[in-house]
Amino acid sequence: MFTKEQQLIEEKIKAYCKTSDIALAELKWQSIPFSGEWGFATSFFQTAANEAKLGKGNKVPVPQKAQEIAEQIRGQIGSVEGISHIEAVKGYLNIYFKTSDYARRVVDEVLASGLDFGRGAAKRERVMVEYAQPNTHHSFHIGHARNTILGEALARLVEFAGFETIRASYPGDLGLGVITVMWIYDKFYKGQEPEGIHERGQWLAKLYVEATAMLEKKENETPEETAKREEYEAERREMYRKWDAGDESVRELWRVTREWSLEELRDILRMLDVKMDVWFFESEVDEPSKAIVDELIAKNIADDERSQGGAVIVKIDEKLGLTKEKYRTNVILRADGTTLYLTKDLALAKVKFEQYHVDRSIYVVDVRQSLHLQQAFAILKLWGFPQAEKCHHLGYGFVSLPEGAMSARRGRVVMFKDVADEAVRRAFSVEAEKSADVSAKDREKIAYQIGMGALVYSMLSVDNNKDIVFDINEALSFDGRTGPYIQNAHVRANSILKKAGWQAGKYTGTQVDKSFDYELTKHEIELIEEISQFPQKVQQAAEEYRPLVMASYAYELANTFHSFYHAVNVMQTEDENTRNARLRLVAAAKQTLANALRLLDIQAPDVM
RNA sequence: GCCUCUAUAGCUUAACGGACAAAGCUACGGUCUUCUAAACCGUCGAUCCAGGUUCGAUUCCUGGUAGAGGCACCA
Repeated sequence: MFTKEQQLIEEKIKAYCKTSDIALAELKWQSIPFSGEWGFATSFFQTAANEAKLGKGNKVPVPQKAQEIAEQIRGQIGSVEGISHIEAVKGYLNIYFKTSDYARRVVDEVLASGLDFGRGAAKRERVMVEYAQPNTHHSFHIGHARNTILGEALARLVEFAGFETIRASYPGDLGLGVITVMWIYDKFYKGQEPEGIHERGQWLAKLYVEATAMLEKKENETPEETAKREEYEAERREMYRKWDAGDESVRELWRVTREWSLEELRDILRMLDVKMDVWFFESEVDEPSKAIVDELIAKNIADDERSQGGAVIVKIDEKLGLTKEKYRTNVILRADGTTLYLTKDLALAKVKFEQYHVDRSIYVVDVRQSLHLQQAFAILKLWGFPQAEKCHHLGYGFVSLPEGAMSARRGRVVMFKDVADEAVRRAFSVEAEKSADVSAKDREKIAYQIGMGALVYSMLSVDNNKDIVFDINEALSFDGRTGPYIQNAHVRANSILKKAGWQAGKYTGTQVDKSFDYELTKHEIELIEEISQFPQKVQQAAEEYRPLVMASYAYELANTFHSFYHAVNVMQTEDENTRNARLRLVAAAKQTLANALRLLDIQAPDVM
């Protein structure tokens, strides 16, 4: 937000260095890192090093030389509008704002932009974020939640940063796992499904566990057991065959049970406030994907080894002309003519590029599939899609439990719905002791917002490439660096404004003196500084595809606000102009907190 | 065997190659007749090891150690 002054000063520095023959390095600006100080800064270490390399400077050590240059430049800049003073310290040039001007500018912009404060300029690029790809006929566990939350936060970030954004879900609704559940249901549990959406979804996951156990070869099987197991196995195979052949009764069974899972998924997305734009189903991509195999053979990208009883493969490294092993070789069509995951991903990418005109394609997928996706991107490049360069795998470490890895097969999973319910229960009980002024009718809604806020933030506050050991007590903590902490800052800002009878029109219109012509405290300066950084944090998070950047920022902002709240009593400020200025600052902080929380897929309650 | 990721305080995590490595939890000590203490203030405490590049390395490179994951007809 300080580009105007920054540009002016940068030009002055460049002009001076040119006339004085100083080998100026590229200037990198940062905000002054000391708390309670205010402005922007750059260093001259690189410039000093350049000078030293040119043999100038008579072997003066670099830090000392940098300081000399900084002092020299400081003497040359003169006065600049909006800048109070400039100092040269330890090789840095620190440029301080006139507090009143800068404070007013930041607060004015936030209040004028409102919900749009921080929104980036339109980028003329369309981005598709693919996330929430659970398999049907299973339930939605906490690992799926990490995927979905990460994907949604990312989608919100790139959208707000200025990209046209499409949200896509790609559920896996076919394969042996699906058939296994259908088989056991059909054989032993037909008509016994429970009532509720989530109960039924989770019940399917239980059936899967049971079926897997039945079909698994055991150590000391009796001959009868072996025969039984083989019989079951044959039934399952037969069902798979029928499904593949399009047998109407098996297809109907599939449609019905699949819908149970999708109902659950849709409800979970609703709980997380996720609105998908596009649904791709694996079953719908399966058949068309066979067509691309021929195309890739015709283009000499794939090698058809079927005549020798082999598969259709792509020797990726060879085709790319790589001498070192990197992408290796992968199969795109089995010897029996059926497709694989890779085949479908390639076909889906083609649809994304050609039908949805996607410029950038982001895949939020478990880090274990990294090689697979790199292979897919490499094949897309060979295929001639320029968008292949802008395909990005946002991998994330998996979520395990204190007792070890989650395993759907063994039934050792933590269901998202159970955790979410527990989160709401806990928030509700804390509310009972702390939220005297929340009306009874709002209690439930707010407990929901708080509980989910805690859960969502716990998933976003760890960098995506790190594994998470899921501890429910940590994930649902409401104290310290958590979602509710940030929400509480928003609530406190709101409660000040409420008490003041804040109305946007009154304080943003012409009736109120908007200047900050008083001595700002350290806490106010820090708060304004923090608010002013929001737009660039949005851009950074979107460019790096890292929701963590926003999660960290939101915490810092809330932390700064809480400190301000304790140090400065807004409503007891005697001077009316000062009080109004502070109220406007509080409103700006509230708005920025709300915008940041929104990008994190966390609600911002007004009371809690 | 090859490849990828990770290693920061007792625990969980931050930190565009730059100024005193930042927080939360835990422990201990303070702060509610004042805009809600889901908060604030204070104390204790850390860059896996060895080299290298650089004026400067938690950050980049090489090699170790430890952990996790992946390597063609699973997804």
